[in-house]
Amino acid sequence: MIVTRFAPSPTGFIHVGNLRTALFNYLITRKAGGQFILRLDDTDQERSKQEYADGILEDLEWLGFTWDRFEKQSERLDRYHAAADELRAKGRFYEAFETPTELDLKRKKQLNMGKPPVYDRAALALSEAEKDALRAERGDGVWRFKLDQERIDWHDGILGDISIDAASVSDPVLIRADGQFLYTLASVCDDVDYGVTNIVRGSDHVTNTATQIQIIEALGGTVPSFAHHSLLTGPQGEALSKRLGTLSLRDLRAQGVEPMALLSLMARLGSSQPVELRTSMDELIEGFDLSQFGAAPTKFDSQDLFALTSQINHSKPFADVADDVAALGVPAEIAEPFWTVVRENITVKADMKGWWELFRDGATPLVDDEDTDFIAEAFTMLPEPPYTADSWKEWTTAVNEATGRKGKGLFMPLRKAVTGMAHGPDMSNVLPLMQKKPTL
RNA sequence: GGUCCGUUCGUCUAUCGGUUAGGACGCCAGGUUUUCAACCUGGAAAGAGGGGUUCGAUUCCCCUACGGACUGCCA
Repeated sequence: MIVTRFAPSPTGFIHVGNLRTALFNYLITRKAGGQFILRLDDTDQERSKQEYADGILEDLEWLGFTWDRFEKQSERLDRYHAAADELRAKGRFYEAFETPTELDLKRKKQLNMGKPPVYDRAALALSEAEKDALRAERGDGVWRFKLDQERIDWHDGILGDISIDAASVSDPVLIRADGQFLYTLASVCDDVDYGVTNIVRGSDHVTNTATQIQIIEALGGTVPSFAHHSLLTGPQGEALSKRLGTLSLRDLRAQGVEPMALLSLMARLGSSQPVELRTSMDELIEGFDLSQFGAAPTKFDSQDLFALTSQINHSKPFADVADDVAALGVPAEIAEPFWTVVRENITVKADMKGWWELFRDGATPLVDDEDTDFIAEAFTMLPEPPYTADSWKEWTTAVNEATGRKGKGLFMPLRKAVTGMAHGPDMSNVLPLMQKKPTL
């Protein structure tokens, strides 16, 4: 059985990039009938907030995710202590006392000399007495994992064969000076303990994967299958992080984006399969194939989300929006026809407000100069409301007979005069919804 | 600077050395529609540059350029 996890950090709300990772893991798991774990990576005590944790769960539920197991790293500190002891016992862990400032300086120096900014392992040469002295002087040091300096290879589910030289990477700090466990250790422990078999994540984790493979092996765990998907960029190829503020799932939801629009796009974008609107998570599961995704950065345009959302709304049944329509103040007896007429002309649900205002209050007529007399005459022939499905035809027929105008030259000026717009729903459906007689 | 990945129509991509370089979205035109949308038909639109290997390169190799990621006592 395959076991996967989505492991967001509750230091912010999730955005489209996170969703992509979550969805990939979710879809391969559900397709294979495996176990999907939701894990809060909340080891960073300063930045993790309950508000974000709640928000993440809420967002996932909104999208229709379900999980078979829920875990929080903050509740597993005992386990991380044990793992640290194990690494110490195996000689893979060492204490280092450089301050952040010193490390920074070292890196800059290395860079200036044209050398890679990799930790020089100076602490490895410290005697016990020297360590005691440093500890007395500076307090506890950090604990670094001692990498075996060899090439680390794995077959990546998206990137193919990857090989990274451990010597080009610093020995990772797993425990901070204040004793806080870092993500790298906690994540590896959890993956091993929970039997995670497949990890899909962003390619920003590729280098981490190399070091994590060594830690997993040191802990006696089984190395899972890794797949690293490309990162999303904006429409111009710019880093998405710059625009993250407007791309959190909460914001998108507030803007009216439909869950299935979001899911349909994210499950396909960057793959060789066309982006098509799907109506349920099950359909997405069925057609999902991780191997269809490329390694190149993927451009994401939030406009696509609105195009898909629009498509969903165009055929959305009245029952799904009855409450929203009622909240707008649309009288119950015309609520359903109102929705049926309006839905084809909106992008997001909130757009129906403008249409209701038009029907309720009337529009500012749009009359071209050459049509002024024609419209004035036509409006005198318009009866009082209420209008029926036949009213439009009766009116236009009468106007036609009186003025001789026909076709587009007849209908378009009337549409613009009545609705103030050159486009919109079928006029024979619009007229019955008008609550007042249109005036000039 | 180092490491890893990448570069095919505007966008997402297909092509296991020989193709009129295919599809989807978007775009344009025509049809249909009393508008818009939808729908139908058609169309424009691509191999970053340079070297190799080969009878033949978008495909394999190298170099350059460009893009992304990583290079944290964040995750």
